[in-house]
Amino acid sequence: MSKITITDVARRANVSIKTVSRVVNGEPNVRDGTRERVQQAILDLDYRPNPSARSLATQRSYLVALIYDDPDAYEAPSCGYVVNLQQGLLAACNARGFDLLIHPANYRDPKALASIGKMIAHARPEGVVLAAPLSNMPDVVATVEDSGTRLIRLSPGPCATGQFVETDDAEAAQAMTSYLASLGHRRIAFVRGHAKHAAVQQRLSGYKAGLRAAGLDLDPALIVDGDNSIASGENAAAQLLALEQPPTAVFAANDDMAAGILRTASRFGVSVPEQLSVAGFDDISLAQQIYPALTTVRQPLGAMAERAGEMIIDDLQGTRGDNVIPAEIVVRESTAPLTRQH
Amino acid sequence: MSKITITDVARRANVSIKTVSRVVNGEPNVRDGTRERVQQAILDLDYRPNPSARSLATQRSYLVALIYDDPDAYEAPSCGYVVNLQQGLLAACNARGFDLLIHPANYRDPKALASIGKMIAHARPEGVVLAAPLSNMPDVVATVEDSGTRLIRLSPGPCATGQFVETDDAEAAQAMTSYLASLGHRRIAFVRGHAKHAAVQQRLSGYKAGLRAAGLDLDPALIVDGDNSIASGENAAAQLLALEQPPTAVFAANDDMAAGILRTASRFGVSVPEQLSVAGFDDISLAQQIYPALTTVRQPLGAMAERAGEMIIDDLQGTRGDNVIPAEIVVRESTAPLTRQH
DNA sequence: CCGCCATATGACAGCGCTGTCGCTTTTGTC
DNA sequence: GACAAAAGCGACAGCGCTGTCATATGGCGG
Repeated sequence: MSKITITDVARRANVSIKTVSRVVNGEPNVRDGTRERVQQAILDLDYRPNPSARSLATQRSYLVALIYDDPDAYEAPSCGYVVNLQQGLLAACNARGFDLLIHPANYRDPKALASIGKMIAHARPEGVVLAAPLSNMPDVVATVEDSGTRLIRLSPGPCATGQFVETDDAEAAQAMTSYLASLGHRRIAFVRGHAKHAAVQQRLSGYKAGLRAAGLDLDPALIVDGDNSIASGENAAAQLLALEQPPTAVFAANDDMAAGILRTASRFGVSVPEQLSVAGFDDISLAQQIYPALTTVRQPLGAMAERAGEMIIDDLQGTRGDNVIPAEIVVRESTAPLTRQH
Repeated sequence: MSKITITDVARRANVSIKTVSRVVNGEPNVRDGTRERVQQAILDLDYRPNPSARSLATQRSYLVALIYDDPDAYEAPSCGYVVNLQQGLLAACNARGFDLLIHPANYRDPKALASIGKMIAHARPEGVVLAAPLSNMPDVVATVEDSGTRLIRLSPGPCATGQFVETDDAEAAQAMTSYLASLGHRRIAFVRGHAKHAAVQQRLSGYKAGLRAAGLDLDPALIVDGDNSIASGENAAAQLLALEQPPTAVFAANDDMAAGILRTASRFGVSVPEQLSVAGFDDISLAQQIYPALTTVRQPLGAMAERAGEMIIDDLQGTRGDNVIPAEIVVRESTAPLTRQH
């Protein structure tokens, strides 16, 4: 533990502690010579300001909290989601001398709200970044807002108020659907995600828009339900492949379900992408690890989180436009041009 | 931001601030009546001690830092590793009023050491938990130790000094071997990992011990080399399956090699687990995503991290035995009882 | 050469908490 | 009932920093 205080630096540079404080904080009204002398003393002594003392004096915490759905509650693959968010936010924080507090919350746990409130009251972050799907749960949002802490929501879904950062899911889903159509596919199925997840609706409507844009008819039999899990993807695929007229391409509302589709296809002896193209959404790390590697939509989670961090720390208001980070289609091995008609 | 201070509580309870401090910190020498009065006031006012002020006064930070290899630098599967560690450590921290600082460091980046030093000097955590593989890199260890911060290493490898938490690879490998034997397998092959990887030797000797315990002879032809990569697993399997007397079970020293074995088996038309049982080690996320899902050994990362947190916060020294967390065998689809003799 | 203002610097009082120490009760002992 | 020991409680001085305000210094116009 560094025991060097501002007083030591002041003594060595032969100035008052206030002048050292000015130099450290880049305040004006310090003569160049003095400033250099102080900086040299800081270097010589390897002085680091005590963050607690600074926080106490300024009434600030220099902390940002990231609240996300506990990955334990999920099937494992979602850990990539968490890590991406953390990295983006960490980048914004570290560049500005802030620290990051991570707070996983299991929204199925009734104590989650209390634990969020407790964390905020205890650590007093200057802002909270709330990741989806927590970001569209009114009680969670209310808990943070009631604490008086600044809140930035990530992908809060439609009709969001307050500050948020999002990506346009509908647009991305439409782009993916168009991409599949451009490969020649006419029977493109869609596997919906968990109804609770707000983006699900967007993705579905993007799918529909994509179909429309490609001049394709919507076949209700080609839209099946899933719950975002791998298992539900497996089931959905089984259902689709059993159709008299099975699809030649399946677009799943998330990568986990797409992975499940791949599994079922393999079990059914349907080769991907030759006989069936499969596309996912999210670009979780699993997407490039499975075989064939998944064509998917990459949500710019890191960039979104970083942007949220900047908003909090730099006190940006941001217009709506600034806060929509575009998603990107990542073409890998699981999609291919349609070769023959089933 | 809660603006209620200890003074407000003291005034309301009609005691001095020192007495409130005593109650808050559970110190003795407070009469029951007084204590209750203060507690009531705390409840009424929803008072939360200011952590900065407390830190400043006590010269403590109530922070623990977790340093791990940046998942960006890795092949992606390690994000599960990160999340497990975080969760375990978070559990230990939250239970004790500590906060967790996360610090990914890319050990291939020359600035990584500096960034670790800077983080410690800036945030002054009371202890650092260093995850593998950073935990067995001398310069990283030295950087943390030089800072004077308490260090707990996770799986530091053999001949480690200082405080650490580990799991017994040999024991786990023995358990897995015994498990395979218990399924009726007599010819159990072992694919060694990269010689650089310290745990490899442990796993091999555990395999041998498992054989011995099951009363099986060690056939040198059944021990083949690998280098931890999927490709090396493929080669090893090709070699083993070409034997006049091929094994009925293969135990690979890591999951990637086991995945390679699965691939070769599939190419050779050998069905798993019917004709060949395959077991891995590590339980990387890939293990449950491939088909058939891999029977493997799970390192108790969360429990290890939690234990490390306890050691730091509770200032436990811990005897060696306490700090060895047993690994767990995860039985999935890639292993099955021996059905017939080859 | 004086006054005036902008610039540069320092003294000092907190920020909200804990540690030390001293004072006042209570409790225990014979 | 006297007296020591222990328990209960409060006053006050920091912890290391920043904000405020006072003071010192230098430059410039008249």
